[in-house]
Amino acid sequence: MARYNFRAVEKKWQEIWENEEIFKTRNDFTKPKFYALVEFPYPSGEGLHVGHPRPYTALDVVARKRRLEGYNVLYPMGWDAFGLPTENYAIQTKIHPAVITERNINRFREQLKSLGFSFDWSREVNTTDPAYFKWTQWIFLKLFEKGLAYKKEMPINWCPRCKIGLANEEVVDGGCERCGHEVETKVKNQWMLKITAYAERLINDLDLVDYIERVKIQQRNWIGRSEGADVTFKIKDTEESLVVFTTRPDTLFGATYMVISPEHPVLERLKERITNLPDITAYQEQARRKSEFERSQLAREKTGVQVEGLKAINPVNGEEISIWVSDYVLMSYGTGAIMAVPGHDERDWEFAKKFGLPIIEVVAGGDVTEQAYTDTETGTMVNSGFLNGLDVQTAKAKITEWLREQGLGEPKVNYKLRDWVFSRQRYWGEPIPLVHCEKCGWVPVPEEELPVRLPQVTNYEPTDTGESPLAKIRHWVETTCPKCGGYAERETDTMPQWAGSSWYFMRYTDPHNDQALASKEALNYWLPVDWYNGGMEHTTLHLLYSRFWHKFLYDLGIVPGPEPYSKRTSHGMILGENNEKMSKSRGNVVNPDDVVAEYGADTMRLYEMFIGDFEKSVPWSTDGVRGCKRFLDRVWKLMEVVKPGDAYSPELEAKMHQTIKKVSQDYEGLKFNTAIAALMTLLNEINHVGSINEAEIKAFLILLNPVAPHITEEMWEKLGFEGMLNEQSWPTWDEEKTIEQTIEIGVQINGKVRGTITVNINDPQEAAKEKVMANEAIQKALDGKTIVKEIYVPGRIYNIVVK
RNA sequence: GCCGGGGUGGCGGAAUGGCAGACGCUACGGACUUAAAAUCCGUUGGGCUACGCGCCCGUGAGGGUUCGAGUCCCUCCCCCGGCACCA
Repeated sequence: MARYNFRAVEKKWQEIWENEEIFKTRNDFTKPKFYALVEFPYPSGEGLHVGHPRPYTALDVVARKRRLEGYNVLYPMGWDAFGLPTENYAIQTKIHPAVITERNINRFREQLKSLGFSFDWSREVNTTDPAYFKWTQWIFLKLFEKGLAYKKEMPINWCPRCKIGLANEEVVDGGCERCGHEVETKVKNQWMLKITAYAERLINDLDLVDYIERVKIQQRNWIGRSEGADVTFKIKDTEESLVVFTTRPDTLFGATYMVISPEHPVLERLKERITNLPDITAYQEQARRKSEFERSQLAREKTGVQVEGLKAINPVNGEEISIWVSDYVLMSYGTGAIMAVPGHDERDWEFAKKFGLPIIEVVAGGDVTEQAYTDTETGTMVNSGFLNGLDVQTAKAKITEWLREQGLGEPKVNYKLRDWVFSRQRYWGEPIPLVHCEKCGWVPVPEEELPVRLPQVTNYEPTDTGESPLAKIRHWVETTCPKCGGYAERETDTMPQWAGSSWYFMRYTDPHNDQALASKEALNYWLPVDWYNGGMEHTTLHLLYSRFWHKFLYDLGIVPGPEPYSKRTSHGMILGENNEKMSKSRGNVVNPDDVVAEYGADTMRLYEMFIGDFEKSVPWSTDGVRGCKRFLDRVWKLMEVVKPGDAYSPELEAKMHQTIKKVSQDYEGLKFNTAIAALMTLLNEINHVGSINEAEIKAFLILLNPVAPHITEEMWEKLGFEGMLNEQSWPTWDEEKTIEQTIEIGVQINGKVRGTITVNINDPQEAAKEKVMANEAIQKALDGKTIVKEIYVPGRIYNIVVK
């Protein structure tokens, strides 16, 4: 038997799969469908990383299994190709980003193909392709039409040295990722998407989907729903009032002052009445200069200034209370103003202590002179007029009702989720398809003129003002208004990388359609995605954004259901051999090309699936790779001991059924490591028996095929079996036959194993007991003891309690 | 601080409340070889031992429930991830 030549075999089958279009997905809408999706990569200049194939292999296993089970499977791949590294490289080298992108994509595609994934390459999508981003722009225009895209002054991260606006992910520890200079905030007029309008549905509809729990929890926390009430406080001697959001309206009698954010507009409106305006202005200035980083570092120590000349009225008791400005109150959450209840809120307590403000106890149970009492379960209301004696929950309901009757407040739900900052002042992104006309305002580019392409330029350097590099390309900027025909200017901001990835899974269903983002029939058939696997790092941004876009398109009647992904799972990272994150600077990067060249794609795939718990991080081990290679070599050698036979042999029958069950279930449950371990155990068993018959090896090869597709196809052919392996059916198991008739169980005395007996699975207790008592070791252990109790769990244990 | 997920051999990791350490790696011993690599066979949690009998200890720590706990309950420690003045 010739040694297994993985190089020749892998190349051979990859060519067959490609030439015969084995994994090409047909829009045959009569078959049951299965849509498997993995996050498409950003094609960086670094090439594929050994972490990429982990999720790709996992869903390739599932996709291949589903095909063998008779499903019409869609398992596509594409490129999330807009992005900063490419743009930065273009600035350095003066090479057009599109050229760099194409080069990188070619390299990625080649690397992925060498791993033998069953992607349908005819459906490849590329977010930077105008034929693709035409539809990204189209979706944006729909959002704009429905009032979900709006322009607003927003602070951005600004690096004064690079003169560039930075995305949040480019800010590392408060500094610029590229030069390390401290990042400032700069207010810019930005396009925003009103994702908050979908907050409630984004939370509630998590109940409709099968996501791993940690993903659901993280999304819920990120959206941050909280119930409470808006309460209106009049400002004395003015027509103005302050509305606050509170989750503790029950503590209203304990509100002894108010705090507003430094950016609160009332300060501007009432500046005539403020007697210490210079102090306020100075504080505002100081708060504005603080970077996000500083603000979080200084989070402990409270600062603030009293607004003199203004007093608020507590609506429940008419008390006059002071108003303060402090940056611990954020303009971006709630109303930018709070009622301070120092007795029952830690932040307010700290602030009150520092500035000597009154603290009133309104919920009994703690000692508010020592610390804020925040328990809402056990306290009783005191010093609270008509609320006295009630528990917190009842008081909340009662005061909320009272406020509503008095017209002083109403129940309110608030979210931590903010609207999505959608503008980037960059070149390498989808142009926002709007023009600004003096007369008509913001006007959408007509649909038939889409896509708005990026102009050809030679210089991608950003401007001094933080505007997009596009702003300098006057011939591109200057245009005519589609509405009035007058002079207008194009929007020069581009979209963030999250735009193209928010709907790519829809495009895969019908990727070459030039009439719509995809045909109605294709969307109705393929959506929702049946199984989407991706990184935890995308839980709060990509996953939420794409759910938002999908819901929006659902409302427009474009996609068939409310949720894009039926099931979401997540993989762990692959670390370097030294247990640290793989990176060039740490010098611990493993290149998949080297692994494929030395051990082959099947070994690479097998190892990545066997390496450990799929959901956890795990260090790479070159020795582990070799172990997987050895396993495949031993599988290859099975061909030397194949005997005829069209049914499982008595020696292996139970083991076969057990393994089919185990592997079938474990592939579905992300337990690839234990599925492979079961196949290894079976192989050991076969070698112990010394032979394998045709029925057995057929099943074995099909079970292994999703993980190691090349070697198993080759063996199938060499053994002269009919057709190709990928045309076969997934083996089934018979529950009855998984049960071993005779089994060895442990015998315990007082919970300690003292011996073993071999019993028939159907043996009654008396028969088992006979065998127990015949056992020498047990006899010895029982010598001189009195049996108190006996527990027999058939197939498990025989336990004797003695005194 | 809050919310998740975890602590099991030298390593990656297995274990519906029922013989802890499956499977793989490493290491060691043996076979084959002039030799090495590869391959094959064996051993591999710690300790004791009248070393092929058999005993004790052992799943982060301490308690508890149970005939029986890695698994369930309580208290605590440590590690990883996310959020972080969210009213």
